[in-house]
Amino acid sequence: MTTRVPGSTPPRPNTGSARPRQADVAAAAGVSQATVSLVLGDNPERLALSEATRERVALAARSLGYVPNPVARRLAAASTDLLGVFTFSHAFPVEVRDSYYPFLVGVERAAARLGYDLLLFTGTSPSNVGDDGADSAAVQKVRLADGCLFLGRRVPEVELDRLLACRFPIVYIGRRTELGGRLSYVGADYVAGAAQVVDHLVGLGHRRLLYLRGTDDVVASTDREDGFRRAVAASGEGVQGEVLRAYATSVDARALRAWRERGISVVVTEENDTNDLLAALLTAAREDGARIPQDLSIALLGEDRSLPESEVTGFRIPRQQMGEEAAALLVDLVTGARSGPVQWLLEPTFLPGTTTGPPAVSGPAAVSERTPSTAAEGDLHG
Amino acid sequence: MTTRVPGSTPPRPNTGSARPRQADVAAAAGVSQATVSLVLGDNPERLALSEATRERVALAARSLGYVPNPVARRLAAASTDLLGVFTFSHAFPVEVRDSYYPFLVGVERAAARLGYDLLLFTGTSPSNVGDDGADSAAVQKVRLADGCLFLGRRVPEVELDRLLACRFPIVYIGRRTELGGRLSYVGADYVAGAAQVVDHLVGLGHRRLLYLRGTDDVVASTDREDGFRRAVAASGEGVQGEVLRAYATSVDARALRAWRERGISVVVTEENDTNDLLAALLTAAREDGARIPQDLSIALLGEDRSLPESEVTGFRIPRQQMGEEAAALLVDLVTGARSGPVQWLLEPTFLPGTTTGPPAVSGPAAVSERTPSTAAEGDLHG
DNA sequence: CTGAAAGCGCTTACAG
DNA sequence: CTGAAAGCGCTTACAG
Repeated sequence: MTTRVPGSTPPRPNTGSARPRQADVAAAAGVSQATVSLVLGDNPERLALSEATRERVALAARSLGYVPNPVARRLAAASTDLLGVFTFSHAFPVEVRDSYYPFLVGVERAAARLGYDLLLFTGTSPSNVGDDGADSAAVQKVRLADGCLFLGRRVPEVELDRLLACRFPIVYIGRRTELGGRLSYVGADYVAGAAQVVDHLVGLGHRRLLYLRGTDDVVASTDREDGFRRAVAASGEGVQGEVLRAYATSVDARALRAWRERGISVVVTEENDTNDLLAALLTAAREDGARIPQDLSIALLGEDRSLPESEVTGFRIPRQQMGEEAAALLVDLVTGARSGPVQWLLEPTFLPGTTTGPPAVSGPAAVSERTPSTAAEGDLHG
Repeated sequence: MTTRVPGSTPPRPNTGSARPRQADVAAAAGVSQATVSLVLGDNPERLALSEATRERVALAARSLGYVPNPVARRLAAASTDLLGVFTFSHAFPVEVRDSYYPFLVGVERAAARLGYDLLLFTGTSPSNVGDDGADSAAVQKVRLADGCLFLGRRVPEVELDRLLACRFPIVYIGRRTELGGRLSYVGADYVAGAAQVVDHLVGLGHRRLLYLRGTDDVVASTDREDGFRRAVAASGEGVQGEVLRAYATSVDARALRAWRERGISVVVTEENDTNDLLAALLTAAREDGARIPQDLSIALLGEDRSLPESEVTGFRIPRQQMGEEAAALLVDLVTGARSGPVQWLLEPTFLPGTTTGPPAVSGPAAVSERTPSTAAEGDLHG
């Protein structure tokens, strides 16, 4: 047994298990290493090489089993062919597994098509949370890639500003207004989506609409509210919209009854990860004995993804397409095909569903005439 | 406007937008580039640096926003803190979205905990399929990472052998027998899982068991069959097991009736992506008027993941745990904490379900006495 | 305790 | 059409 100094490797182990380099191919083919690079790489000057040399090099490469070292290639070429994906939390959550998946599907497809691999940054590790220095390093790590996609609600402005300052390509999935509009993004057009839903409701005859939004001030939530307001305003004078911020726990039969007594014939709520507002609303309707959609219409600014085949009227955010377009846009930014902040909004697809219908013919008085339980019995079996 | 030769970049643009290198930090701190490397890298010699120097360098690095270039680190024979994930197909399939997700959840968690990021290789692009050379390059790309996890049924032996030869750390998720047992893996113990199910059935009183397997010769399928055979053999002389290879389309009421008339009281089948065999079996049972589990018991070597709350007797493959352990093992291989092929099998969790019960008291004759339709009517409402 | 140097395996101007 | 050289941004012995 020989004593070996740890880490002391012979200059070039001739074990045969070592991976052949361009230099080895060059030696075998009797050309220079640079020529090998020219022949094997997909450079435009390839045409400037003699057919004979090319064949000789190709043969030598094949017989030696040469495979380019991607690391060296990337260091030299200053590109990694890697697209970063930063999620601020687990990219693969178990609780709300739907959250990122559709985006990732699109991102992967576009990346594969365009010849990029994906670098998934495994959320901020516990030790980094709250520590600004470490957190900053976490975000800066994205520079390993040629560019980076950001998902999730957090926007670390200082870090992103720094990245933007070095012209590091960034694309957000979801609209972001931070950093003075300098962030590129591919988002959903909630205004258009809300208009689809509101127009559908107004077309059915509804005149008093209630919009129930959560208490979270995220862009997706604010944009939905904004879309609702605009769509109602665009519907003309006869249509009244009301917006209420609510916790799911405060949405119960009593509240619902009060709304209905005030003449509200449809409640629109927002989609979120858990759709707790929708669930609370459906429960409240059941308890209040309101048939859907005969007595009450319910719509969602978004989609109920908790059930495979949900029938709630709403719209589908084109998540996969957003992922694809975001990745494609990022590649354009990386290659220089585009520049500057690019901001796209993709229009959702309207989902007619079965939870909306014409408003009940009876006025508010009719609602209060029946007790909830009686109504429920009658409605279900009548 | 100045004419610029394409690609001609100044030696070192002083725009401040460029990404800082160790050399820049060194200049700012008034030390050599190598000292910066020593201070910033996590090398053991770190202690041999004066506190003053370290602080100066750290300060300069922070103020410049220095982030080490992982590609350069990797080339310089260090590590990238990257774990590769190679899937041979889309990592995020849309059709059978359950397939990789649970593994990825575990992989991400372990990676995050251990301080690694994930490099997802975006499946073989269409142009690479079938082309050996390009395909080989696709697999070789994994060397960008410190090590790589492989998922999926394909095992490109030549490529993996090459990686193994350069001692590149590889861990398969799922048992693999290729390459003469030199592949490390973390798999599911199907033999143990099958024993759980068979023991349960025999304990209920079943003596004639039929195992219906698909026609695909993948390890997971073969291992299940093997597990079934062994468990039956271990049950003693009174228990008979039969194995049948079948397409889902060939499993119908007639076939089922024939089996039952031969005294088979329970049909066990295998889990696969679509669980088509299980579906065919349930349909056949319904058409044959066999109540489950009163007239016929049905069990799965695996789990029915098509429904959120499936009640089929079977076992759950600990997919998330497999992902976690595979990633942790890979890290051990990368750091040298372990070496050589390491092969782990994780025991599944038994799922009692509601599709198995004691065998029907009546013998085969009883089965043929009734016509299917009559039986169905009587069974459902009697 | 710190610096100068070599080298990882490529790509890319630049000469010949 | 091909070669010699520099350089990508690091790490790691090896000197001082």
